Formats: sequence, structure tokens, C-alpha cells
Amino acid sequence: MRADAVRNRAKLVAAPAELFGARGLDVPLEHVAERAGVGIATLYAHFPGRADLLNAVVPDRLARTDHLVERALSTEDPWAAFAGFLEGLFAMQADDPVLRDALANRVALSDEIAEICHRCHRASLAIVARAQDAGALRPDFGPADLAALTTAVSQVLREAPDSWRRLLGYVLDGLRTGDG
Amino acid sequence: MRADAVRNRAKLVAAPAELFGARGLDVPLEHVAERAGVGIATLYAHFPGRADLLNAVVPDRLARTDHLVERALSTEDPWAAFAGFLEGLFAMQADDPVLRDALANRVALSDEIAEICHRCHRASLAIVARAQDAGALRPDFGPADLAALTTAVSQVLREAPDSWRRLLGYVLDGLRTGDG
DNA sequence: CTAACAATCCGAGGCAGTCCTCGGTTTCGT
DNA sequence: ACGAAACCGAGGACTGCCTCGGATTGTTAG
Repeated sequence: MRADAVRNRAKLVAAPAELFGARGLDVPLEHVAERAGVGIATLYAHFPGRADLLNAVVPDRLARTDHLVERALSTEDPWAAFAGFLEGLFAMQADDPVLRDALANRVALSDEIAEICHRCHRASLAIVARAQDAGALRPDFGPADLAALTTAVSQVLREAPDSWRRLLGYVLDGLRTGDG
Repeated sequence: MRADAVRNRAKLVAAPAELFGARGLDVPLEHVAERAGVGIATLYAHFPGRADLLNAVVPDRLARTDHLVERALSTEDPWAAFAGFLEGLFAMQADDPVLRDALANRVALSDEIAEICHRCHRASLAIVARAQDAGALRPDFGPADLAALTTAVSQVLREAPDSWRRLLGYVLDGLRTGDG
């Protein structure tokens, strides 16, 4: 690849991050190109469609959840691991609109993204199971609830970024059993 | 107003309800007109803009919350009143996409709508205060939390209509104090 | 009953935003 | 300096918003 092409591609991958903050994941691609200081046709030369651009942007962000998983698994207290995992997951989304919208199913899943999601999902099941086995987390909390919680909080993040922590706190209090 | 005008206006007001279910509040007005069996120009003759149509549709739905408020205020147990109010509020939204989106701030507020919202909001503050005074509801639960909860659940309603009740259950469990 | 007027209805079409492609032009690398 | 690679904006296609001028229909007075 030519040197200018590399430079432009990098600018294109960097541009969405700033724009997404304001308008969400569906900014016009023209704006992205303009922000990157690049013609619209150049954008399409690098990324045939919107999905391809997202697939170049999202995986890196999404992969950061691995760190969270790692931290949770190495936390001794199962409840603290579970609560900290959720807390971290949403805090990360609060800082990163791209990640937030990606986890809220607002991105068409490429194979790569799907793979990372799968990995994160499987890990979170383990974290949940461990907390339940320890008797700290209600046994009736299921994977669907986790998805619903993500949906719920991501919306709060979008509309009232200051309220999510309190809401999560209430949910966690409701999820905890006396035993933990 | 002429007889056919009355008939058409009624059809126009009725049409959105069915359409909103599938696509949310922002269906093309052309579709609304088609559904009503009316030309697009007729729609604009009756309602100069989308907001005017919504203002003709929303208040009726929104006013149904009054019934909920009434029920809650006449429920003796303050916690049951509070929990039942929320449960009813969301169940109502689950059945009525218009109401759901209206409460999630997706409608430009006309004076009339704003007035009804205000009334409902004031009433809900009373319900909250009563539950807190009785020592059944955490004293740190505030109006902002109520708004955040509405935002959160309305999004779950949109994307996973079967999960909201469980999620609300967890939140309520977290909100309840031992005393109640 | 009918004619005539006014109220109402209507689809075509102009405008705006976004997507994406085409053909020519510029720039990189040798 | 030459060829290939990459760049670029103009513009066609589509969708949704809204308006215009003419056609239609309800109403009422004679």
C-alpha cells in the first residue's frame, strides 16, 4: 500500500470516534470523510460500505473488554468480581460511544466482531456462574437478563450519562443475595 | 367542518397507532396517509406537521396514566402502591408504543402534553415520597432515578419486550428496604 | 331536485439529505 | 519521467418532507 494511502486510512479510522460521540453510529459518511480531511470517494475506496468502516473501528474497542474479564476472573470475591465487571463494562461504554453502540447491537456483526462478542459473552457467563455458585448472586439471574441490562444501561448512557451508576447500583442491590 | 373531513381526520388519528408498533414514532407520513386511505396532501391539510399529528394522538394515551396514579394513591400499602405504579406504567407502555415513545421523550412536547406529563410527574413524586416516609423505599431514590428507570425500561421494551418485567423486578428488589 | 359555491381532497413534483459510482486528475515509487 | 496506485468532486438514485394547482365532493339556497 502506498504511503499516502496508509495515512488516509489511518485518518479515516480515527475520524468516527470523535463524530460518534455527538450523533451516534449513523453519522453520514460524508461527514466522516470531511472530518478525516479526505474526499468521499477515497473513503469508499478504502471501505466499500459503512459496515466495513465500523469493522475497522469496533474490534479494537471491543477487545478492551478482555481486560475487564481478566480482572474479574482474578478477583477473589465472586460477588466483587461480578459487580466490578458490570461496573467496568458500563464505565467503559460511558467513555466510548462506539463501544456503547456496538454492545447495544447497533453494529452489523462481522465475523470478527461476532467472535469477540462471543468470547466476552462466554466469559461473562462464567463470572455469573461463579457468583451464583458462591451464593452471592440470585440463582434466577440469566443470560437474557444480562442482555436486557446492557440494553437498558446503554440507553441511559445515551440520554442521561450521569444516572447510570445509581441505576446499576439499585439493580446490583436487587441481584445480591443475603449470603454474599 | 364537513362530514368527510371529520371522517378523514378520525382515520388519520387512528392510523399511527398500528404503524408505530412496527417502526416507532418516526414512520414516514406518507405511510400514515396511505394507511388511513387518504392522500398525503390531506394529511398536511389537517396537520401542518408531524408534531401536530402526534399532539392529536398522544394526549389521550398519556392521560391513561391518570388512572394508574389514582389506583396507586388509593392503595393502602405504600410499597405496593409504588411497585404497582411502576409495574402498571411499564405494562401500559408495553401495550402501547405511542405511549412508550412519548414517555421516553421522543415526542416534541406541546403545551398539552407537557401539562399531562407534569401532572403525572407530580403524582409520582407523591407516590415515591409516601413509600419513603413509610420506610419501604430507599430514601436515596430520587426523581432523576425515576426518569432514568423510565428511559432504561422503555429501551428494553423496544428491543426485548419479554425481559422488562424481570429487570424491573431486580430493580424493585434493590429499591426496597427491609422495613417495608 | 338541482345548480353553484366553498370546503376538501389529491397526486405530481420541487427540495433536501444521504448513499454510492464514474471518469478524470494527482501523487507516489522506481 | 513514466506507470500504477490512489485521490477527488460531480452527479445519479433513492427516500422522506412538504406545497401547488386542479379535480372532487358536501352543503345549501332557490
